[in-house]
Amino acid sequence: MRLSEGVEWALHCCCLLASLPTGSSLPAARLAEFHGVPPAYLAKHLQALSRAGIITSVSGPRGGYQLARPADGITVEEVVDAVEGRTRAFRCSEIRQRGPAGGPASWYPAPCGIARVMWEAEDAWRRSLSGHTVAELAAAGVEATPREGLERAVRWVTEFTR
Amino acid sequence: MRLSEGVEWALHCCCLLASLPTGSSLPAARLAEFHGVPPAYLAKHLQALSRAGIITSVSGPRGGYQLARPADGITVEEVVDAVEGRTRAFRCSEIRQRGPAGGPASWYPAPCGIARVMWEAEDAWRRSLSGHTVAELAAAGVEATPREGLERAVRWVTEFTR
DNA sequence: GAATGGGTACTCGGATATAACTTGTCCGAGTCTCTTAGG
DNA sequence: CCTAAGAGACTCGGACAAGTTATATCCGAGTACCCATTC
Repeated sequence: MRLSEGVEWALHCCCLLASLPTGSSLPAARLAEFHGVPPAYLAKHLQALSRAGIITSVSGPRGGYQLARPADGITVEEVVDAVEGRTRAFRCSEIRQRGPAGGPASWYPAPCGIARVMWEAEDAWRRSLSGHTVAELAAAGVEATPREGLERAVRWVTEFTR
Repeated sequence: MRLSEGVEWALHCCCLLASLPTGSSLPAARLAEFHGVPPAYLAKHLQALSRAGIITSVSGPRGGYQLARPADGITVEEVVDAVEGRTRAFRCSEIRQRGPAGGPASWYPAPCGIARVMWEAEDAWRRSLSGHTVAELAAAGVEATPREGLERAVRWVTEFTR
């Protein structure tokens, strides 16, 4: 099991956008530069966030991305789902119906016990993620950064904020 | 995020092995036939289970696989880890150190807040998995199968059990 | 009749190809801004 | 001086390749069994 690298990028981008003054935006190219990641590929993930209604895009000069809602209303689960898709990690292929001892689907009205246990664990994972918001992450990030880094970040961001 | 198909196969195989009389074994080819999956590829996953100490192998004629321990001592987490590897799903690439506002690693003694939240969710996932055993899954599987299927399974298994 | 040695067949184990997906890149459609010409 | 139209440049959005991992397969090493031969 493994999560896409885009999840990390998307969360960091959301944190940065959450730190911007309300109403201002930042182009995808600047977001990529700030985080040191490939601009074209990051754009792909930002589009996914846009489709999911987490960020909104502004076209043309002085355009860019901004959070679609207050950061304390955006959960980590939403961001992960937007990038990774909402498909389950464990997919039951109904093995029990196959093989010499298997039977028709009508024999098994309830879902497979193995799938139930795996999905229950995924629900626990989702519950944990939904308990944290982007606002919380952004605050923790500021807290964990030395003064000099924060000052550099603020200078850089104010230079390019629209 | 997505789990390997081998996880499902491995869990089903463990359930079947748990239903065998203690001390008896079943070859990989029979396990594959029973579940209707490619024999050669299933063998790969069974080797992983063997390396992890979940099942033991017996070579030669009348050989095969059997559970290495009582089924109620084997957790689902163990099986998943054996097949998928114990690497974390979320990998932090220390984005915060990169870009124009980043700094040296010495600036960040504590792990990134984003990684902390993601890993906390994974821990919840693991805790949920470790709360269930192979014995429990096997019992649930028997419970959910109609009498006719069980009888066919017993006939088939007794024919090939060593 | 019992024991032993060799052959045989069956098992697992690791090295080797193919397919799907993630990662990475590019170019086109749309839109806002700035400039310039006219009133 | 003010207004308006046009050109330009910058933005996002979706379509198009390359690398990496998961999937699938094969063949070789080892082992227990069976059988024939000998005592």
